[in-house]
Amino acid sequence: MAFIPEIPLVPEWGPDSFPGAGRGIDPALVEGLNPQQRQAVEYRGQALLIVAGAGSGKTSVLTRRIAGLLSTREAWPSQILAITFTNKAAAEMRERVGQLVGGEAEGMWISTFHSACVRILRRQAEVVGWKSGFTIYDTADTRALTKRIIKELDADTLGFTPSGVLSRISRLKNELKDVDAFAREASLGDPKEAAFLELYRRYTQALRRANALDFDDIIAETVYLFRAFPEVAALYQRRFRHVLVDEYQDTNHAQYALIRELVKPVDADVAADLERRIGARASLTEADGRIPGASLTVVGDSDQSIYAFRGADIRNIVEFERDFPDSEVILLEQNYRSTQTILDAANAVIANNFDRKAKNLFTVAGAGASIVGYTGYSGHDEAQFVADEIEALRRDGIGYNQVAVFVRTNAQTRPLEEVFIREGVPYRIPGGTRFYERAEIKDAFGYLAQVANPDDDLALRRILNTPKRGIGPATEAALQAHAERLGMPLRDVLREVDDLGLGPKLTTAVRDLAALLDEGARLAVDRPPAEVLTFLLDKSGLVETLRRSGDPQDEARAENLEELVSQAKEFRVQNPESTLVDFLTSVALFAAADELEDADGTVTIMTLHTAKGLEYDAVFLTGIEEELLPHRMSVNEPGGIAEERRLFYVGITRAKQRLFVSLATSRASFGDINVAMPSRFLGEIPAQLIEWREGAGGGMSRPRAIGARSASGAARGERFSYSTSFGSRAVEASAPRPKTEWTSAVGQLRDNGDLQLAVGDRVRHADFGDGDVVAVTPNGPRTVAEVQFGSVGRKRLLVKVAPIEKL
DNA sequence: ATAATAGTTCTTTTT
DNA sequence: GAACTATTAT
Repeated sequence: MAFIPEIPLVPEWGPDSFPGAGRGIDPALVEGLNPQQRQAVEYRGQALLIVAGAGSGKTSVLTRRIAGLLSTREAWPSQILAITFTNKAAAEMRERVGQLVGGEAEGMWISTFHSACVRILRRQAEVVGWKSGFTIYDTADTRALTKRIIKELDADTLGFTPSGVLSRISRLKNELKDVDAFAREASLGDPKEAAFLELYRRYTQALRRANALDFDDIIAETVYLFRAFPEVAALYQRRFRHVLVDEYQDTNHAQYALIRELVKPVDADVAADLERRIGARASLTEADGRIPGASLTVVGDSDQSIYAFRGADIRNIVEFERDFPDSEVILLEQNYRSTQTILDAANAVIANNFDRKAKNLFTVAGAGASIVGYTGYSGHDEAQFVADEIEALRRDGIGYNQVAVFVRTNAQTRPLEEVFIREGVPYRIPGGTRFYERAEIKDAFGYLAQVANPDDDLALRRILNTPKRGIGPATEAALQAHAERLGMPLRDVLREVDDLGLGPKLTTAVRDLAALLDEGARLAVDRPPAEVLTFLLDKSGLVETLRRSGDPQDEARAENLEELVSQAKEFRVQNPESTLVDFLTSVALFAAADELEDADGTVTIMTLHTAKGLEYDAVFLTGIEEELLPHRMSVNEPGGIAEERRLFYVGITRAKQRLFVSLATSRASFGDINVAMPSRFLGEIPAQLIEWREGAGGGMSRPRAIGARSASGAARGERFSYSTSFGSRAVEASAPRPKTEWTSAVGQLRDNGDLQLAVGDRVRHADFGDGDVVAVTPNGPRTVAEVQFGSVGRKRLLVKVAPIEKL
């Protein structure tokens, strides 16, 4: 079987002179480390598990471990494969290793699972029947594809939805079960199972035909490649002598299998053949002719496993010692990040997860400030609290870039953004409305993908009529039918449009498109990606159409496209020599966390998931409510609550100095407003660690039952009793003062701007009618007015948001 | 073929 | 409230 060797396995100064551990580790590399960290850097053996609690300096340990291997000449850079969770983490690690060993870091593979596998697959594509320029389909792409297949099979009548089918396919792929494996074990007597099998089969075929892989394929296909072609696997097994994996608790089965393949010894016959074929100048074989398995180092913390939903299997780390019998386990518990108060909270919360190995974070830093709690009336009110506290922190010398606001769901960012804009707090949301997910950007990528991969029918379908060329569904179907008749990709059909007997206008439109794509493909051979993009954008008329529409939104879209061009240029500057396919790959594998840049003076708002691995002086954990954290979707899943608790734990442990927890008593979702209850997790933080601030209505903001013995009690604190009246919802204040009313009817929260009220003013309320202002408590944007209404008595109203007008 | 409108359903987290 | 679908008018 033909295969293409990886870049030279033996560097010029390579392992021919392989001296093993010639000199000991430079003492400077372990300076300042505690005994466990030091041991983790120095240990040598087949397998090492570093159980690294939050903030225990694992990145430092990992980089020093690599630096140690290099500086002692135990390994050449090219023999090291380090897997990180994000591209950004990879870049950082490369940089830090480079600093430690001084520039010798070239040739190391430090990347994410996906990047490493794509690199291998592009090089070995032919072996497994792909073409090197394959497209990587993102979630939106696979969704569109699945939708079409469901429609074709009328499978929606059986209750199949795109997301349901996709998540099941994803789970199967993560378990390395391809269509045939599934067919073998499925109970096909069940018509639903049979239908799903057909969906899975068609989905797989469609990807094959389009020369495309989805995210899960990237890992799974690499495993299949290694298993089916031992001589190809041996290439990498021989090359990578030290494999290091970060965030091991979040690996799924496919990734686990991949690691197992990589650290396998190479059989004697394969080894001999390989070394002959690559012309190795030094043999790595042992006396028995085998090449021994690479050494494996994994770092992780089962308490921070938060990706079960995408197949992460906590057992990978829990059962590491069983999987690798000769392994060493080192526990890092000393925390160098947070105050004792924060750690006490974290320890107390995570202790509620049973069946975990006991681990207790400690620090020699002092207790630090109390955790601050706040209960707002609404997401807006909560956001206002956050904004106010951020300003206060700034006065205390904690800059914007050292502050992070965490949310459970992306929808929660909305009120935060609105308030931050109003209050002038600079913020950024990495991966928010993803730049690359905007329609016009996806259109542009449709052109690029088609040029890079002519088999990609999905991409072609996307751009067929964008901008409008008069190619509607009917024409598309005709082209499609023709393609199927001849068994050729859609792209080839475009060139034969003359045979289809379409109208002259249509024929010209299709022929022009075909010519445009062909010309783009010619350019892509030797021109930089940005140039190809510019050409396609200009000649397709994509930008032109947006510019001419007159709609300011379209103007913004045109600017986005220009932004894309500069990004393509920038990419080429960062990666000289890079091709169009490289650019497309980097975009496809670009993660939210990769766009974090903490130097530029903005507060960062992000989900708890993207927060993993990061740290900030001050952290706001928002929306700590039932239904949100734990999320309602997780409550009925096995292990769901435990995972949500870990998410909370991850959030808490990001904070170095100051931690804020906040919630609201009502939250907008679905387009209307629902009552929210404090999260059960709040009650798991020892009460004396939290100092609850006054809420907007002047009442105590502390959920009363928090700190009580039972978590469910916390969720039922009597302060949170509600009465719902027509069109508005009311909170019973605990004090015997009048009830506080807020919010308007269903729909958006109103904003009265700078409305000023004084005692004696008369106001009209949307629900309560006219009333007299009898008291005003100035409190900036949370000024409260007490109003005497004729019909309903005295009410306390938040001036800014109440549905009132001054008469 | 397209544009506009009204009605529907659905939302966790992400490589 | 957004995103998608179906329906209708141009």
